[in-house]
Amino acid sequence: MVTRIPLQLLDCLPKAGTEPLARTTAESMAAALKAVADPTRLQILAMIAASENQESCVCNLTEPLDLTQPTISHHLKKLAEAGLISGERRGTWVWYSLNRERWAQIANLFNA
Amino acid sequence: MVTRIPLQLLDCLPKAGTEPLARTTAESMAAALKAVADPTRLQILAMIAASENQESCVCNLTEPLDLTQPTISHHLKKLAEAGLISGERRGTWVWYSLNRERWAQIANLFNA
DNA sequence: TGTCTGTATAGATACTTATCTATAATGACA
DNA sequence: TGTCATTATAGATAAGTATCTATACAGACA
Repeated sequence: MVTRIPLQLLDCLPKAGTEPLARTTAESMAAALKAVADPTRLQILAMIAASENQESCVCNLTEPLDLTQPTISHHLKKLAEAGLISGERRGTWVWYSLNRERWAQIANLFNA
Repeated sequence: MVTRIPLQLLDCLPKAGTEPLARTTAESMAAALKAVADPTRLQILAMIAASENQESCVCNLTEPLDLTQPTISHHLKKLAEAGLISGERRGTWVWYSLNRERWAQIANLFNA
């Protein structure tokens, strides 16, 4: 039975014989997951989460990840567009922090 | 690199970066997430989960998703490679079902 | 055996994207 | 103002992939 499925992602699905998961819904969910489904972005998220105040500027990410600054900015933009992080300018630096509400939404796709 | 430090901004100085998430680990996690981060594969997973015995053959997926049979097989292969589903041949048909243990592993990526 | 059905694979193409270099924009400060 | 440091954007390129058509493989059955 569907109730055996411990995943909200699967629980919100149509029953057999009905319309498949709406394409627009599937595309929206896939877009959010795509932002996380990249090794570099996972590393970025991990570093932000592990940072002192759970925030990081671009300059703290480039060297450990061995990537150029524009590449890091590119990934940060992708994560921001997915709503997973937010950037705040303080002086010269831009500090990025996790958007925990959005993170919880994605986690809930998998959790019961 | 910060070679000149404005005194007023000392308290805003970026802290040294933490150790990044191991690249191999990040790539493994990203590979699993990539399999899910596709609208068509989300629809396939949805249809399998909503099917009678939570299993489906290829022929049951092509028409509702409006894709050719090789395309469906391609996506099923991707999902199987990620360990998310398993296929079992019974006579002419191949029945695909969800791998719940693998689902739990991916869910734990977000609960950590 | 041969034929039919269901599935997998091969090859081609169009689209996406991760990365780079070069450059622009923004802010601090002398 | 002008200069330096940090971040964002533009453009190019290479790698990946979703999809198709064509074809091969596998099982059922007469």
